[in-house]
This record gives sequence, structure tokens and C-alpha cells, in this order.
Amino acid sequence: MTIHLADTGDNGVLKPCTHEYQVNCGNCRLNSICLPLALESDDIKQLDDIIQRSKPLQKNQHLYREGDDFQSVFAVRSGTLKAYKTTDDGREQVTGFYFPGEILGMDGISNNAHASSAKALETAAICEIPFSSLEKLSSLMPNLQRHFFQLMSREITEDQQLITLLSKNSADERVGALMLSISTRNARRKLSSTQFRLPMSRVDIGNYLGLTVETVSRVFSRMQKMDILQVDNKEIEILDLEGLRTMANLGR
Amino acid sequence: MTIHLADTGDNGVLKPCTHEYQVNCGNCRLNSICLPLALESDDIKQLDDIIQRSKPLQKNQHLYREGDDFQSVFAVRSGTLKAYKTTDDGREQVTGFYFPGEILGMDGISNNAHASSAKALETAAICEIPFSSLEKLSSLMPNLQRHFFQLMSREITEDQQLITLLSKNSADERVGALMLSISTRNARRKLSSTQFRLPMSRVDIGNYLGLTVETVSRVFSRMQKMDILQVDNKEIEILDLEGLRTMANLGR
DNA sequence: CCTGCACCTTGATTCACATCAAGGCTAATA
DNA sequence: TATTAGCCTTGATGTGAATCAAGGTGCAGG
Repeated sequence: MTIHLADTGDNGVLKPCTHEYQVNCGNCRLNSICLPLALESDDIKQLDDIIQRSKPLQKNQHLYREGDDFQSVFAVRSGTLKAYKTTDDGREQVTGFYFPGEILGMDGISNNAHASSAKALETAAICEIPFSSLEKLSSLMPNLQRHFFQLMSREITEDQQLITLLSKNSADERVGALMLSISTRNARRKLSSTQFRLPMSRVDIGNYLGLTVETVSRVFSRMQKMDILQVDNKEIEILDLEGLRTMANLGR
Repeated sequence: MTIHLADTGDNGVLKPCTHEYQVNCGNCRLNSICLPLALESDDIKQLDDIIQRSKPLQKNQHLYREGDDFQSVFAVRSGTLKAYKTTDDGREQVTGFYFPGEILGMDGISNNAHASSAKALETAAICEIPFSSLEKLSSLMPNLQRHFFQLMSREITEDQQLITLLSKNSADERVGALMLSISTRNARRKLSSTQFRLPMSRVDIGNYLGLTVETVSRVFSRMQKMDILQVDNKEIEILDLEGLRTMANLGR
């Protein structure tokens, strides 16, 4: 069997293809946490018709870059992506990690240009949802319109939580909160909430949480010593969920 | 002339009233930067019909509180508000300041409950836009739907800029960036971009920028000494816009 | 197999901002 | 006019995370 190298040349343009990537929303096992949520099955069919699926993105390939024309939002079918902005002095601010079932790209709507870049942290399958079609469909399907408003609102509240985390919490609390967030999102997808492999590097974690690599590493060591986490490079096991919650100290 | 004390008892419920607050979107001088932007005049009329105006909010009164049922989004007609969350340990994270023409409350859509509280920093007149009506109207008016998507997206990108600011920038840069932001927003409303009165306290600024009052105060003193700002309590004059931009160091 | 490189860890030192402490200014109220 | 309370400023000291530095680990390619 041949390996499908995505042929985008890392320029962010996904070319349609007719391989086994052709799943549909109706039978996608993520449809209960993704866009189709809240739609009737005949409505799902219509949504499905506007969605474009393409060859998977390889690790480190970009889905889009800051400043690119905004055409579509994207749903993650498999793999993980990070969204990030590059500051003028070349440093990188990671604004989010996106797991299967999650939607990204909504920050591009306001200026018709992507406000951040998105890059695959590992091989990733993506559903592309052309925004103009989504708008038309939303006008016709109140449930879809409502759901998309909610998705955007969720993005806002999540950003606000990150703002609070960055502004008020210690390094231990920040890393703890991220581990809990990943744990929760795994649970939503019926995966283990206590054992997982981190798709992102320590550098990415640092750039997301406003910490340096060294600090992130030290926090992991500390949590390991306290028997809260078992850390083996990217393999994480949560040994003491209550202890982790206490450490994260988020009141939720 | 009698003084109109708002009779909400600070419980966040605005009661309709029939006083001189009755303006309409068609003649509101903010309509070029507010929701009506991008609407034809007959469409503006329809939007106007769903908007409720009430007695002004007095200083320190709440428009809504974290956890309140979400019913409406709000536009600021005059005055300034702050949105904030209270952390479990009682500290306050200010998530945004809202000036005339700006929309707040969109973070409540995702859970049908407000994710933050909003409080008037000075007497403020507010337009209330019931969300269910806005949804219906959006289905009928593609331009309105599009504009509201864009407003939400703008909120996301602004939050992301704050995230970057908090995670990567020094105290000087953070305060500088806020001054520039206020300056720009004043310009949009045809007010002076170089002289203004801060509606918020030093504590609020600190809680927004992730700094203590003392640090905020010291930054102002430093900028004054460098002849970048003239600071007289809440009265600010920008003396050296270029210097301020350099100090804020935001590349935009 | 060795080599190189990317990524992670650990220790020593430094520094920006928090914390602690005190005093000043302004405005509302008696 | 005196009194109080809220807000702001300034100085001295402390500290958590950044920075600097070095070494370890695991994987890809020759």
C-alpha cells in the first residue's frame, strides 16, 4: 500500500481527493461533539454536502497561516493541531490546541483573514467547512445557526479562562490546568482520562502557558516527585486526580 | 429636573421606560461602529424594533452577573463598563472594558448563562438586544448574521491579543498597549486620541493586565518621567505617540 | 554502528514584579 | 472646617520564574 504524502507543499491549500478519507458526518463517531451536534439526520445530510475532506495533513504542515485569506473553518477528524501567532520579535504565542471533534479557524471571520496560523502536531485528518456555505445553511437551519453561535461563544469563554490562568496562576497551576483540560477532552471522546500521550512538545506547552521550557520541565518533575503524575517523556499518567485538581486550584 | 435613579436595585434586571432615553438606531451617532453597521435603513428599522432601552445604569451597578440566565447581548450607548470574572479565591480578572458602540455579553451564548459579570464604571446608557430575536432576525438578514459572526470573531481575536500581551510582554508594554487601545477606540468615536479621562481605576487596570496596582502606578510614573505621557490621576495626555508605540512594542 | 540533532532535564544565578509598609491626595459627609 | 474613606504613589524587601549553562536521551540518516 502506498503512503499518501499530502501534496499541499505546505502552502495551506488542501486539494480534494477521493480516497478512503471519505467519511461522512452521519457515520462519523465524533458527530456527537462536533458541528452536526443538534442537527436532525436530514439536516446532517445537507451539512455533509458542503464539507470537503482532503488528504491528511502531515506533521508540521500548516492548515493555514496568519494573514491567509479566510475561506473556511475546519473540524479536526483525527490528530492534533496547534494554533499560534508569531510576535513581531519572532516569539510564538500558542493560542490553542485542537483535538478531534473540535473546530478551529473562527478567528478569521472578523477580518476575512486568518488571525493565527494552524499547524499539525502529528498526522491529522481535517474536514473543511466553507464559511459562505455555512452561512447560507445557517440562515435556513436555526439549530445550526444557534450551534455555531455557541461554538464561537465557547471559544470566547475558553480564551477568557486562559487569560485568567495566565494572569493569576502559578506555573504549577497552569500546567495542572492544562493536564486536566486534556484529560477532560479525552473523556469526551471516550478515551482514557488518566493515561495519554501528549501530542505537543514542552516548548509548545510553554508557549501556550506563558512559561519557558525549563519551567514546564521542572513542574513535571515536581509533580512526578509528589506522585501526582507519572511522566515518561510525552506519556502521561495521572496518578492522583484529586491532588492534581488541588494543585491546579481552579475551583472547577 | 428630577434625577433618574435607575430602579434595578442592582439586580441586573433592566426595566423598560419611556423617557428621553428613547433614541433609535437610525439616528444614533454610534450606528456606524455598532450593530447597525452594514444594514440598509429599512433593515435598521427592524433591528431597532427588537432593541430595548432602559434607564441608565448608575456607577457600580451590574448589568449582569456571572451565572445569570443569558437572555440578551448589550450595546453600550454611553459610559463605560468592565466585564470580569471572580476567581475561587476571590480575586478579580477583568476580561474587558466596553466603550460606547461596543457589544458585550456574547460569552453567555455557549451555556445560556453569563460567563462573566458586567458592571458600570460610570453612569452608562445601554441598549439591550434580546438574543432570540436577534437570532430570528439574523436568519432573515444575511448581512446581520454576517456582522454578528464578525463581532464574535473580533472578540476572539481581541482575547487572543490579550493572551499574548499577558504571556509575553512586560509591565511597561502592557500598560502602553492599553493606552494605545483606548486612544484608538476614542479616535473611532471622533474623540481625541491624545487626551482622555480613564474611566477605570488603577486596580481595574491591574486586574485587566495581570499586574498589581503598585506596578501600574509605577509604570505611569515612569512614562511621565520619560515625557511619553502626562498623567494627572485619571486624566491622560499622550505626549509622544511614537515613543508610546515603541514602548508598547506591538508591531502594529 | 556511529553521528547529529532535536528535545528534555537539572543546577546556578539574575531580575522583574509582587508583597509589605507607609504616607499623600481628593472628595464626600458631618 | 474637620473627618473619613477610597484611591493613588513611593520605597524597601522578597520571590517565582527567566536566563544562562551544561549535560542527558532518543531517534533519523549515513
